[in-house]
Amino acid sequence: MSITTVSDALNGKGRLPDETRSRVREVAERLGYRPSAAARTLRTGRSGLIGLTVTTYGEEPFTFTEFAYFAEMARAATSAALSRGYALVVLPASSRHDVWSNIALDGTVVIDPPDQDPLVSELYRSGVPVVSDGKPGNCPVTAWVDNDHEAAVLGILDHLSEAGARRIGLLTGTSTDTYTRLSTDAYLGWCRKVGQEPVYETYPAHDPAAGAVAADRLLARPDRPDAVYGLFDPNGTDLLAAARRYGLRVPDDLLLVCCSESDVYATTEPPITTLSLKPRRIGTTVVNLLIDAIEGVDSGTGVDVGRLFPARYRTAGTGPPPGTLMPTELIVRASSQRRSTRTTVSPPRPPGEV
Amino acid sequence: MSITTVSDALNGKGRLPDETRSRVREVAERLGYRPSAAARTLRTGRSGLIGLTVTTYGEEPFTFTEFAYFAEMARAATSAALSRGYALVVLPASSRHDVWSNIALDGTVVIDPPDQDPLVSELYRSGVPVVSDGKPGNCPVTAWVDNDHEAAVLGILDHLSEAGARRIGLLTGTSTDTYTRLSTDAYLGWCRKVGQEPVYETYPAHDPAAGAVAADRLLARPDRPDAVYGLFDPNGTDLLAAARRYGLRVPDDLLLVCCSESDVYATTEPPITTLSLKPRRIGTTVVNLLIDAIEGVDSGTGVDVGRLFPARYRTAGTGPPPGTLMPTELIVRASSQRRSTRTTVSPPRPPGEV
DNA sequence: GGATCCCGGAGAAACGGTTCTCCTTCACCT
DNA sequence: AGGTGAAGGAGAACCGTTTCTCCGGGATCC
Repeated sequence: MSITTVSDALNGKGRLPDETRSRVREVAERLGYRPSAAARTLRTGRSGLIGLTVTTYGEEPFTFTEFAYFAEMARAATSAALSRGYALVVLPASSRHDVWSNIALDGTVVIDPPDQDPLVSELYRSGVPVVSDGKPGNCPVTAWVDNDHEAAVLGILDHLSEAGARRIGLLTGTSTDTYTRLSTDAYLGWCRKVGQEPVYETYPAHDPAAGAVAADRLLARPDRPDAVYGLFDPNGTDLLAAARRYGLRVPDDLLLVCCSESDVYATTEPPITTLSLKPRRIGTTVVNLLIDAIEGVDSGTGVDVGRLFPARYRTAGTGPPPGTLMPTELIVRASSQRRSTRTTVSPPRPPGEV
Repeated sequence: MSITTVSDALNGKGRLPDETRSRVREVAERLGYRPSAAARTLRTGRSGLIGLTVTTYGEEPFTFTEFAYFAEMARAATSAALSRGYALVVLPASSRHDVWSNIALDGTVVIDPPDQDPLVSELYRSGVPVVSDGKPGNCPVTAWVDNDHEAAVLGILDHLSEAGARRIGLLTGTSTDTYTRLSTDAYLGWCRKVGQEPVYETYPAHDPAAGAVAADRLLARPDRPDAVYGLFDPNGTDLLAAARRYGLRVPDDLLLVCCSESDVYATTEPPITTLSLKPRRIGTTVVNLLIDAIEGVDSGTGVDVGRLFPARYRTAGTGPPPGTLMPTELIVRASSQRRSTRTTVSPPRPPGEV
């Protein structure tokens, strides 16, 4: 009984009669033998490990699971990786470099990389596939996936307009991540288009207390909006609390929408309309794209992903890395509908009015 | 220039003049050399990886980050591991076995292991240190950490009694995890002691919709409680919604407390008193205990942990594994205080009354 | 001046798998 | 009967570190 035979038997390789194979397996089982993952990795060059890098949000050292979006996304990513035989290592970008370099990673998912992230660049240079959640600024990545934030914001603004909003405000962040930037830009562009003066307040999104203050500021303005979209998860409760303080009824005096993955907004008083970024879908897609790249599957054609999630925009070939935009979902609840509105049928949109 | 010299120079070992050391480092840097993690792991037997196993909750395949507790705990654990040079691999207990055995783990954190978990047993047998969050039933573990759930529940019941509750109800789960079991038992024991008939409803905790239904059931009972403690995070909103449906004012007609790590309860109407299990503290402690075990540090004396978090109960030596109980924190808000109560001073407790 | 010691560094053996190559045996065919 | 081919299995190189041992040479010491 040679080492080769055992290895082949356990891995289903080589040309062995089934009898030998099963005998080896039986003995291995009885002995409680477990092959050394390190040795296997050393020889094969595959560790079965995928990094999940969450970049630091603002000043905070480590905001993984700070927002429900990340938590959900990470969960889906873990599941997706697992179902393809990979495990996920959570590695904040702020980690000490020695931790990073001490782990054999087959590839990395990076959430919302800042422009010119040195970490991503180094990984990419050293040949490790990198797929980013969030359209990367200047980093070279193997592929990326993002929501269609512009379409989402425009959809919400239209939705609020249809519900009768005359002046829509925005509660947004001070950070420069892709999400905040794209969303805010879409808002500003919309304002320019329809001729509304922008009404928005910004705050550091990583600071939960600041959100409440900013919500208050927004409703305290002389040009108080009659509808508000909050970009971050806690904004719904923040705005609701602020509205209560100012005696504003929702939705009668103030229409409310916020971006959130939490279902608490289904049971608030009133229930609040939310935009879901579908983090599960994003997480699953990102990981599958990454593993395709690791295993050399050509997903550049977008066949696998494209069938399930039609992309509005996908680049291919050399040059810019292939990106996939995925749709969001607006969950309409009472906070963005005037009482008169029937819930089943949306009123015809006045053509001339915005 | 030999291989040995390079290895020693890079790792700060051996006896080399600083000049050689820095020269090697400089060249390595210029070449973009990164040592192979796999080879190092193979040679040293240390991977720098620790597993974070979350057992499946009820029927759900994978409930990591389902509850804020887990999310927070995982976050703290990741941070703690990182700051000691380890990375965390998220590995649901339901993972395919081949994924498990394909990863070199130095140790594992397991959240709330069920009795006789085969996975934990195998790990423990094969010499991998295992530290559990949640007192383990019958699994052999290196150490464990848990909240003092009994004290927490008793504290809440006392708190509600002091606020004037005459009949306290419980919203609890159907699963058999330690948390649910200990908490429910504490409630039942308390009822027996004070002579109150238990008033509780159970539901599968992993099903968010079921919580609302159970909350409704509890308040629809003929022996409707005038105070309720909900064991799970969403119970606060569930109970609040149910109370609204029945026209019950909180806290006037119904006192409310729930166990939650979410700060949304600070801004609900009214704000709801919550019990925090301090998941960050738990996560940090668990990981540090595990790494101590991995590195052979004797934490059995509890010096490191004990200084920061005095344990009420800790076993040592052989026999049962050393466990640490950690205190919880009750965040008192309007929902558990009668309007008459002044918020700054708690009223003297009537001696005869419970 | 020779034995001793320390300094700086080189050699080589693991670590535990995977995999390419090769060898032996036996059946089969002509 | 000899050549051929396939089946089954054995050998050995290799993956890239760490670490133990050893070695040459210059300084030190008596």
